[in-house]
Amino acid sequence: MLNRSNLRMTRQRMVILEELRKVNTHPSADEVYEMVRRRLPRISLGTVYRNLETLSASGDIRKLDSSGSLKRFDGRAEHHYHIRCTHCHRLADISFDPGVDLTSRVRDFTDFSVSGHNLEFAGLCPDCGRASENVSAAEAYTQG
Amino acid sequence: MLNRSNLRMTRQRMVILEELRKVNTHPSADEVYEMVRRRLPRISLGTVYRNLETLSASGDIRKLDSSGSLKRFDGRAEHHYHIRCTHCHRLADISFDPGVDLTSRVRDFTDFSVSGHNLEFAGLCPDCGRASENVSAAEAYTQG
DNA sequence: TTTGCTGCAAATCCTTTGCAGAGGT
DNA sequence: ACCTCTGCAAAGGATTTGCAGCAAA
Repeated sequence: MLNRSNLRMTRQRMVILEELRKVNTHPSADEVYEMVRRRLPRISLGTVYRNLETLSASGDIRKLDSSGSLKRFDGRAEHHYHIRCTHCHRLADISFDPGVDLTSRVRDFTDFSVSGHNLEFAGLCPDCGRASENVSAAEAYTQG
Repeated sequence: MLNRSNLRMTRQRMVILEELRKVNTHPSADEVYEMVRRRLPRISLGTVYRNLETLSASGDIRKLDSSGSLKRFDGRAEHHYHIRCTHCHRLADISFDPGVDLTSRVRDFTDFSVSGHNLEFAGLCPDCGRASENVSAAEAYTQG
């Protein structure tokens, strides 16, 4: 970790990394701030933003390119897919094997020099699905 | 079009729709504003935002859930995939057939009730690829 | 005539940045 | 000691919203 040699392992940076690795909830910068604040009450939001940037640049965490306006962060650095609840907007990990190599398959369809892809699924999470059994289906799919 | 019955087809709304359908460049709200302003110089940016929202809610256009901080809009309402240039950030249409039904395949891997997916490719566009032949490969991949 | 829509401007939300001092190495 | 990092606060960019008048239907 921290493969850029001029990086320092400060207390703030370490706590951010530890907290992010404790959860699988893909928190936003503000949510990371709240988590970290319980251990470092004087940390600033700016520091959280700067470290999330630094840590994703060094490959220790992932900044998720997912739908929605907030950027979310993932303590797992390895590539994996996500699914977002259309109702509560929660983002969950999913170990999905598409069965085909999408990146190499797409090369026949474009004149771009393709380097990767980003695939995110959408659906109702179990909790929201259960809740919606009591209301009409149309209502259940309304974005909150 | 305009299937919500209480919607009015105002001059502003019509011009926004027409301009968006003329291009395949997936403009941001601000870019739509510039395009529309040539025909309606007194239109406001707020009106553009409101109408882009309205038109995507009614299904006439698409609000793209793509990577990057700006929301982009597509005059084609039918589903299709996109590829983004990692250098100039241009978003291009791509008619890609994954060969498998990703949405139904993923159902074996999750307890969500899956309704759809969003797949975006990344790579160097032909223009940026040509330009990068003159510089080092590392430099070419640097995000601008 | 009704009421959804507009232009304007201010507000909001998320994120980035300048600065002077603190703290890793 | 050096120089990156920090907290603070202000700035920034994108988007949303309140309001009073305008204009589709």
